[in-house]
Amino acid sequence: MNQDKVTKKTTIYDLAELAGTSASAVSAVLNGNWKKRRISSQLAERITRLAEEQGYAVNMQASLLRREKSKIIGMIVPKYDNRYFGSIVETFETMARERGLFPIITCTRRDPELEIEAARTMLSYQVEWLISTGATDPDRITDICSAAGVRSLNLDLPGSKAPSIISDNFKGARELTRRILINSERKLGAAHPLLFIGGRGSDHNTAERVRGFRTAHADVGVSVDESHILTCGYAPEKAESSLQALAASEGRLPDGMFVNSTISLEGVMRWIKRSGHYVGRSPVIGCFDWDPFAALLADEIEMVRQDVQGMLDAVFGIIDQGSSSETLIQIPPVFMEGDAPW
Amino acid sequence: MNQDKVTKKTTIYDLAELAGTSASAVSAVLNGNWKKRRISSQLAERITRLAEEQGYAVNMQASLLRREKSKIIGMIVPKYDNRYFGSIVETFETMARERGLFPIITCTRRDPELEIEAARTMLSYQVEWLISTGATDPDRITDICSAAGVRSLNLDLPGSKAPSIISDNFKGARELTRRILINSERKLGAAHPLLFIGGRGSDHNTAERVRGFRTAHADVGVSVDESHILTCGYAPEKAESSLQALAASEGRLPDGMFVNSTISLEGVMRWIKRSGHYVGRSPVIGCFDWDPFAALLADEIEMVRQDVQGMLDAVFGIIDQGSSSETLIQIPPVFMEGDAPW
DNA sequence: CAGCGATGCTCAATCGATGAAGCAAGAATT
DNA sequence: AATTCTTGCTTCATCGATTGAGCATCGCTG
Repeated sequence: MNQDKVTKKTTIYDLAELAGTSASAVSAVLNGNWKKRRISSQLAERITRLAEEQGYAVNMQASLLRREKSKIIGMIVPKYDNRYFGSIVETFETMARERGLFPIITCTRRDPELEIEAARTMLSYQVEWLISTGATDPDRITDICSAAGVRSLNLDLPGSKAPSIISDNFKGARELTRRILINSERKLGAAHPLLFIGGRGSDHNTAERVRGFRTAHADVGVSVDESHILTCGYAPEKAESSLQALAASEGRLPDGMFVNSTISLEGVMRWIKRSGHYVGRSPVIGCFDWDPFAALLADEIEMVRQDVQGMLDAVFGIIDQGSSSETLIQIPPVFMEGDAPW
Repeated sequence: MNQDKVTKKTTIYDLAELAGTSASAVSAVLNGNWKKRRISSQLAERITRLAEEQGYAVNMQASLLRREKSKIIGMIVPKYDNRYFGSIVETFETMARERGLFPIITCTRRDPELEIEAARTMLSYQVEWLISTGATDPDRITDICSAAGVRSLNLDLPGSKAPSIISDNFKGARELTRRILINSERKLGAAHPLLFIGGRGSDHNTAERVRGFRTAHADVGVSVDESHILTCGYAPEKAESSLQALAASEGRLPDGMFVNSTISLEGVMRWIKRSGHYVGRSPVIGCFDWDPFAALLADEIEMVRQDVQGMLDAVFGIIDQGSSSETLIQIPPVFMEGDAPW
């Protein structure tokens, strides 16, 4: 191993010289199609050994420039601060690697500008596919991609210009609401209308969940209080201040809540603890998303777990076959009983 | 925008032809040193406009092949399933981008083989730096990197062959243990020896935390029970089965615990709930790591938060100045009072 | 008006890997 | 012995962007 002050990287030309052969032969051996190129196994072995001794690693930049396919697959993701996105990223990486693809992930912190910039950068790196996860403006990204001949998919939040894989938010929210109402009835004797908190009113998922929320109320003949639908955004502080404001103006808050994400739940739980509003009568809570600790927080907490594996199976199903006829694939979420199996 | 069936990517040669100029001029304009190369601002503007119209994006593979520096910086990380690593990754990405670097992150799922493979892949992509976060064998990665003339750093877990930035585990654990003992004394009247659970006995951080744990006990004249140091690994199930086994053999477990990570805490909380072991006498808990929901789980739960920003400041401090004289930088962790400020 | 510098561009080599085309030497066939 | 086939390599153009070197053209000076 050459440990000079400035170790220049070993190239196939260096190896060729050491082996007394041509760069072309070295290339053929190292990328595995030396049989096809009729290189003798002796030479192949010699080159392989040399490459190992020298700690050779192909220069992907050079290799990709020459090849037709980059095998790079990009994903943009809003945050890493919850289990849902964490497991999306981890599963995505694993499944990509299983297919011999190289995953590149970028976190855009829910910043629309960063999303676009990240998409452009990914294109520069010649990604073959770009998965926009929870993007604020997925169609804009799709436009940029298709102008460059790159295919794209939307995950978690749908767009209209590329196939979208999302949770079945309506059914999930309807069932979750049904369960909260049952818990509420069991605890308080009667089913009272719930509070909805979290998410952006403008995004598709939140809208669908609100629709499911309304439908479930209608199913049991309970009417929803419009002032109790607080789509205040995703940040914990927003949920917190939103509850604070409502309590200030209305006095007493409902005894049951539909919380639209674990991130919002964080703010909700913090406010409950700090304000002392619910002392002696802890509210019945349901959350559209799952977190292992949140699941342990209260006995009555219901959590829907989005089926990350199912969603990514759908994503790679499309990628594997190169295209999709469907535009919107909705994956049913999973209900957890008590604390979840890992 | 050309929307052909198979949109070939626009290159500088295409732009040159459209602008009636040379590829060289286009390149100079688009990478910003057209002034240096004495291109007229009229031509510059014309080319810029064309590039935008055509949705041109540089081919990074070609660009990087020619340039001397790749500006790519790699990080390998064990998991995305907790706030600590999530915030490391998010902060890393942000700080890298602020410096005009392109971050590539790979999750190795605590698999030593994958770590090595990932490191090699990163080298192929010509990373300039590789940050090994929580790696099982950081020195092996450093060897691979330095053979290729690539600088590396260790984060979270130290190595001996590259600068390492870690939490001050000893001091953190000593202070955490001190606090748990005080809480325990306040609750039970006297300070009893605590249980230590989670982490790998072989890793530096766990060893240092155990040392801090012992020292804090010694500080108040309480002796540690050796059979109560359960370094059973990081997975939640391991903590769970480890407690199960200990309870089976000893009957009654200690009333206070030092839990070595939020991941282990997950198993601990699950076991407590499932087994019913602590019914009516909930244990005093401290956790070396922070999670917003875990912080709300019990009143007596103490959490140390590792100073992610501080650690990454140190990392980029070294990167910015190109090297480091120090081999081990220890960043003091932060103690949270009650539920944390976000 | 020769001479010089400044201005605004183009040419062509280069980065490292790849693979089509080709070449030389031996083996097999007629 | 002449021809064809096979084996085992090498040569060279290529991918797209970058950049040192060079070449006109123009304005200005003495």
